[in-house]
Amino acid sequence: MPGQQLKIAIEKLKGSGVRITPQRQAILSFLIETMTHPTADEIYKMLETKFPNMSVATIYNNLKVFKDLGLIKELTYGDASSRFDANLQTHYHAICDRCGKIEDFYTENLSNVEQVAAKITGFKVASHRMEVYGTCRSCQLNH
Amino acid sequence: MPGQQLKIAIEKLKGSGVRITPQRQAILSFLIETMTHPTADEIYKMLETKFPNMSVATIYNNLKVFKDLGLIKELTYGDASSRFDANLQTHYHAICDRCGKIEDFYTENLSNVEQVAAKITGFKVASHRMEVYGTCRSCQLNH
DNA sequence: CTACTTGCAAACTTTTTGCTTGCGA
DNA sequence: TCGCAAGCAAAAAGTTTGCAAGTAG
Repeated sequence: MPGQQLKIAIEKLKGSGVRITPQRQAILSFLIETMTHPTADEIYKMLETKFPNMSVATIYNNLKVFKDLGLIKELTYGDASSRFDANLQTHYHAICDRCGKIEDFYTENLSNVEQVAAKITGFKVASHRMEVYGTCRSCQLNH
Repeated sequence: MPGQQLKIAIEKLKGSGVRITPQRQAILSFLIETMTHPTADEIYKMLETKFPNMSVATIYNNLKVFKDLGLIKELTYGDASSRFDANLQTHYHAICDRCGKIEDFYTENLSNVEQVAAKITGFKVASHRMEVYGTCRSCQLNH
């Protein structure tokens, strides 16, 4: 229930003394509703009809605020720009070499690798990230 | 034995019709010898005493060549620039939130997650990547 | 009211590109 | 010699910054 998630996120924003501006809410709301891991520029383009005067800097400002509060995660791949993900459930990504699509998938939580890594490296481990790379189904079909 | 790895890599370059220039060899050799996952700029700085006239474009050109031949891997994290890793053994990274250090670690190969991901997503999976994030030992000690 | 945000433009950083000259095989 | 590679500089792309004006609480 994304509506619920938005509500909780907004409470969290308020709780940390951050103002709820229309732009801020729209960016957050868009991130929570979309499944597409958009770039900053994609967010900008999606919202420019609603906020014709909004600047990219506002997008970046807000992404930083959300990230610092743990409301979103930043994903960086080989390509130029970062992508942002408001799905906070533990999940993993499959990335297509061919078309660049990022598909979420859920499997058993690999948090045991955190413990293994901690034991080996001496790190105090807080989180992990895992991705697989390959060719997505539709790119396989299109030869 | 890094000398061996370099030799093999150079054979691979020759085999694909790529020339072995001094700059190319120096960049590759540096990547294989270092443990530090350097950025393009760091490579540039390390080699500028040896090649005062070398341009950054040469670094990028060669990194692209190496990557296309599978001799190195590109790592992208939240920070600005890509890092490059010539360690081709299956291994994982622990990244310190505090100081940014990247520590390699080896554990059981997680390639079974590739199969799981393939089954769930329909991807033809070729590789995977896993990282843990946290605080490294020395940052823990330095409070 | 006032501190936080926005909008804007310029600056900055990283990476890419086009083109000429140079050099490895 | 031939064609790939290096050097150079300019451009592109993404992100950050400084500041004036606006507004949420």
